[in-house]
Amino acid sequence: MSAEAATGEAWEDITPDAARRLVVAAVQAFAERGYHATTTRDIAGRAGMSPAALYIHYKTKEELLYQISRVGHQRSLAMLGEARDGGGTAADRLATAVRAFVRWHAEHHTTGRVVQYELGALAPDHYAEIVVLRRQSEDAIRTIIADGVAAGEFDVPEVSGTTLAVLSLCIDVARWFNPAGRRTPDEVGALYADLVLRMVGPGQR
Amino acid sequence: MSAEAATGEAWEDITPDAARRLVVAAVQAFAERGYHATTTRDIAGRAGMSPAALYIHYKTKEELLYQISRVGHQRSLAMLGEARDGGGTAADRLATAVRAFVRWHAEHHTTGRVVQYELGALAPDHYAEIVVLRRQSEDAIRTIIADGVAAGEFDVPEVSGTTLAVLSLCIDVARWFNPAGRRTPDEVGALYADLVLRMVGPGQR
DNA sequence: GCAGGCCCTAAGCGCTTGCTCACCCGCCAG
DNA sequence: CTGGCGGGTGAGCAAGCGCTTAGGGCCTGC
Repeated sequence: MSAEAATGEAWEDITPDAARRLVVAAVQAFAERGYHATTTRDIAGRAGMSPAALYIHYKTKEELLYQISRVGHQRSLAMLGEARDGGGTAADRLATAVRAFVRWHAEHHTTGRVVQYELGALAPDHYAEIVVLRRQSEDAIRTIIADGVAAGEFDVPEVSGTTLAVLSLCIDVARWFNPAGRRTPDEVGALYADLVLRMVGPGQR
Repeated sequence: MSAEAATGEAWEDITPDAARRLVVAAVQAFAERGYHATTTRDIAGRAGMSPAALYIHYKTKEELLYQISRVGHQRSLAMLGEARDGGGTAADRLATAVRAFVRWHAEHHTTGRVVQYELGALAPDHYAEIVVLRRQSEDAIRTIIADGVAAGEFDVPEVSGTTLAVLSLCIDVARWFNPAGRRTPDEVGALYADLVLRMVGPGQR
């Protein structure tokens, strides 16, 4: 119930109701079994309708994945861009970015799993579109780190490699996070923000 | 050619020749498209034989995945266990563990991708067996970190959470590493070992 | 009261999938 | 020379796949 509500939360602006139920069902199914192991019958069943009804709202199964992937990536990018353009020191902005990104991957770990690990199933043109968004997300983090280095706040061996590592840490949360586990999304976000600040240099704390 | 050789390197003790070629083909196919999107016809074709020949050497497609997953996890565990039981300070041992683990995930990123991201396709009993190996790998890292904390070498906010983060960093290399990219496996290993040492506390460098 | 559009279903089409089966070839011992 | 045997093939089966099609209720406007 709570997990379902949390999954649904991000999709509330999709109409009509049936189309939204299908997206929520697809997110859950894709996250559980993977895109290729999920059948359209399964998605339709979870959404409480017949297999054929899916095709009234979406042309193909891949279009559902594309919808999920696009919205998820846009939300990620918005979060990271906001942190980049926010106020405070580079350390503040990096911590904000990591905290938000990690918390999102924990709270919406089903969506996160689809967004991060089912890219390869997208059609080539959809994939190309998504890659652009991903590159922009990477640039947001890289900019914050480069700012910190320029301001003398950070001391990193290599900006690009460190950017990759920070993104790795955040993204991988979607793989392992378990809502039944000991840690809340907030706690993981706080812990990971702390660890990242330690990575980028001396005297952050 | 070099990538194929690198992929094959880890499987040289499998006999007969046809069985080994099938494993190598399966690793490449599973890494490229994922387990469920890979057909037995594709695997057999890459190994240079007819679809039916696959079933002379392996009972099912899942058995191939299990073979790959088991060997990969055993190799990972051996690496981490060796680092844990090696000499030197906790910092030395942690750096050795991360360097080796990351380098392996970069060099054998195809195998790594299958090992880390196709777990869910295993049959329940095989999955349970693999989970045990994964828990042991996690324990190896946790032990090194706990040793460092006990010795006063490390200063971490939370041993378990930090262990998770270190593993995340290493595992995620298999997802993004590209042999055509700028970084060699050795370079990534060195960079990541440095970043991890920064994470676990003060004055490592 | 009923025409028209919207949302949905039952049935099923064409195709691909994992896997099997009957048969075959080259090698080596007697 | 021959008989058996381990490793291979071509053809194909049953099941499940993504997706389509013909048709049916229900709400709304006139």
